[in-house]
Amino acid sequence: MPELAEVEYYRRRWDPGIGGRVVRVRTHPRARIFREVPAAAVRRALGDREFLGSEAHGKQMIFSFGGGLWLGLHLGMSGELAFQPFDGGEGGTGCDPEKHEHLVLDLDGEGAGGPGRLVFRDPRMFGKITLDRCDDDRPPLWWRDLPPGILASGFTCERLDAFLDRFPRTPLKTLLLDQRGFPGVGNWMADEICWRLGVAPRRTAPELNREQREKLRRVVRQVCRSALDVIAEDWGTPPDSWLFPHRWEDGGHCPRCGRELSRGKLRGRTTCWCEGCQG
DNA sequence: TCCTATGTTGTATG
DNA sequence: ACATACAACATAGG
Repeated sequence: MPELAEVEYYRRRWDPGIGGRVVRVRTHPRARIFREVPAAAVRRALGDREFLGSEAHGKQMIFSFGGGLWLGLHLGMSGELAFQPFDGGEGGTGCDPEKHEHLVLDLDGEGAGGPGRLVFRDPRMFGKITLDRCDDDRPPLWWRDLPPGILASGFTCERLDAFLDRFPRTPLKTLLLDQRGFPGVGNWMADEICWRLGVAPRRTAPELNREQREKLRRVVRQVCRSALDVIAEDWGTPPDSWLFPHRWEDGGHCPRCGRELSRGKLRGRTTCWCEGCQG
């Protein structure tokens, strides 16, 4: 599920736990989620730590637990985060994590949301957990080395041009899905960007003129910003004027020209576009 | 039974 | 070394 805006939405789900201390860590030890760090190491490291805060960058998230300890999370295809307050009846003892709840951190009542648990669930287990111990208070190197965010000042024309020119035979939509160039863009955002640009997803970088390249930079940023506006706070629904609500199944119509939308596979990914607007 | 799914990675080939 | 293309990962739902 999660692209940039959905990742930001889920990151905020854990905010009520900020300031809380981890009183119990539960894991599903054999989950693929823990392929980078064994579940036992995660349990050992996070126990009795204070949850200080978090950041998102594209589809990556990092959670600070003080003393140079950082928990990295990627939601893969089906990951979700939630904060579950302990309500009266159930108490803090709780039951075992449910089938797809791979990491559960029980917190004491010091956080803004009171006592409760931080939950990471991911049925398909394409998600990933990492753990870093740093000597200073800075986040780990892999985090600092992430490519410039699309809304950051480092996302320049020059950078965009260089990236486009590097892959002259790769379809534009496939380029948009490359996290080195467009961190946070996923399948629906890539279709939305091509549609707003007015360029068919199969077109390649050499087919874009100067004007289209500049428009691409504007459109990529616009889609990121408005997706965050609509989704990050409360998972709102994008309006009918976007391609988004029309692209999910056959028979949808272009909200700009009314023509029936085309759907197909591009490099293994479902792709939706308008022959009229993106010929 | 077969198809789909908002993602990434390893591997083979040029 | 780099660019390109695809299978594989694991699960649920239509």
